[in-house]
Amino acid sequence: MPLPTESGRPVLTTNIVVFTLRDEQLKLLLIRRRNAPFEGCWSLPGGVVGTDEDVEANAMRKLEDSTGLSGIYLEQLYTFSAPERDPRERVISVAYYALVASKRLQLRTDADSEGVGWFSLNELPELAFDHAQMVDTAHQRLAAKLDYSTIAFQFMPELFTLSDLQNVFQIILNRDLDKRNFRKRMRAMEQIRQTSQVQKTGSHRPARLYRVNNPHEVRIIK
Amino acid sequence: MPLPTESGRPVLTTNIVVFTLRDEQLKLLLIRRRNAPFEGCWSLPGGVVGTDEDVEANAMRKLEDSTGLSGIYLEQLYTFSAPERDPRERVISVAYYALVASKRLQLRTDADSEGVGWFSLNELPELAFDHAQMVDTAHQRLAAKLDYSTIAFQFMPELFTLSDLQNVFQIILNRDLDKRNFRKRMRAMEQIRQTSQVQKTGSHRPARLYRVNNPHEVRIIK
DNA sequence: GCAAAAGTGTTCCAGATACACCCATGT
DNA sequence: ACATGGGTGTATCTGGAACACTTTTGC
Repeated sequence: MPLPTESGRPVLTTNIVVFTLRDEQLKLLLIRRRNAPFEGCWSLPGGVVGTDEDVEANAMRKLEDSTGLSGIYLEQLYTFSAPERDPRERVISVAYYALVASKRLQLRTDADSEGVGWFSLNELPELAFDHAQMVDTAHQRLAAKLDYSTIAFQFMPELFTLSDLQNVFQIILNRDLDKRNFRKRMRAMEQIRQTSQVQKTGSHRPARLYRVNNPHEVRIIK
Repeated sequence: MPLPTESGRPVLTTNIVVFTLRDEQLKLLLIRRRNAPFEGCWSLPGGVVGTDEDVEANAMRKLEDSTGLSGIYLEQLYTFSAPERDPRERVISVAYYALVASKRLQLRTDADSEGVGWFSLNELPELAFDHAQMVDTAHQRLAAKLDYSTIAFQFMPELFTLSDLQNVFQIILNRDLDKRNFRKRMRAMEQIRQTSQVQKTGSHRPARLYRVNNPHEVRIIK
């Protein structure tokens, strides 16, 4: 396997589908393109991978750049390589997806700069390249992983109520869940624990606050 | 996103984990390397992706080259990009895995050429680069997919007995299954149908032969 | 006292598991 | 007749789904 001359190499990029939950909706981060092709069009964050750069490290760096946060859950999604996906020349993109706890972002996102925005999955603008396909694949993967992994907890802040948690599941799965069955299932999972604190909001009974046992771990379950 | 000069591009390759079942074992195809690095070492088939070549098409081509067959099930596995995975320079590999029906190969494999071989998963030689990791990832994916897809049927020839099919499951999952429960489950899946033919082998009752309903389709189930 | 969300158990059903004997054939 | 793998049904267990009322608070 002789390596090719440098002129025979395709361009390698990353793209990241950054999910968060805000305003009771699953949202993702888009960036408005400043250059051709697709100038002015919304697109996923990402960038070109340098010769000596690790692909995942590149994705993580771009993710940190666009959110201003570190320690975010990041997972490789799929590598997109359709020959005409970039009109200029052959560009291959390794797509990742990332999950950010809503509360962490709220610190920053008031300062949303021009050309960066959070969009609800239901109201996406036209996307550049094959990014719509990436979003689709990422959403499917996310929904599938709710069932057999502890990935949902990546969306949760330090302290949260069981109703908050149920909301997260309902939004991602896009259907209502039974409260009692949901709580039973969460208890059985043993991924969260009660705290002694409660949250008082509005004119009703205060809600017990919970905490994730291993906030940075995503385990395959069952 | 300006594209980089050509001198700033990493090399892109594919590798394929080709599984088949032979001699009651899950086996995979390895190729002995003729050049440095890892000269003489066994490795996964694959090759460099050209600038204008689709990555999946490249993998399919390499797969057809090494097996002499076409129409094989091929699925993207993962993209490996650790910075030191190739000692020469930065090489990124998009790994695929493929499943071949045992009977199809038996036509060809008597002519196994020097430097190409089928190895049982339990008795793998030392592998070049990070190929051992690729094999591991592929095996995990395969075992997981048995549960929630119809991927297992990719291993089956045109006609097969239920015992054959049960064997396939047992080998991949590496544990025994109950005969009656297995048959009940297969019937419920509705992926295979009885034929009117039977197979007479040895001094016992002949076995009914079955056929896969949609041989080229892999569906997600349940 | 009323509105609003929090919290709590039991019944039912379906799918998975455990398990043992008769059948058709070749020698 | 016996050895060999082919073929079949039932009882039980378990995890998921459906379902309604009481509790605590603010106003």
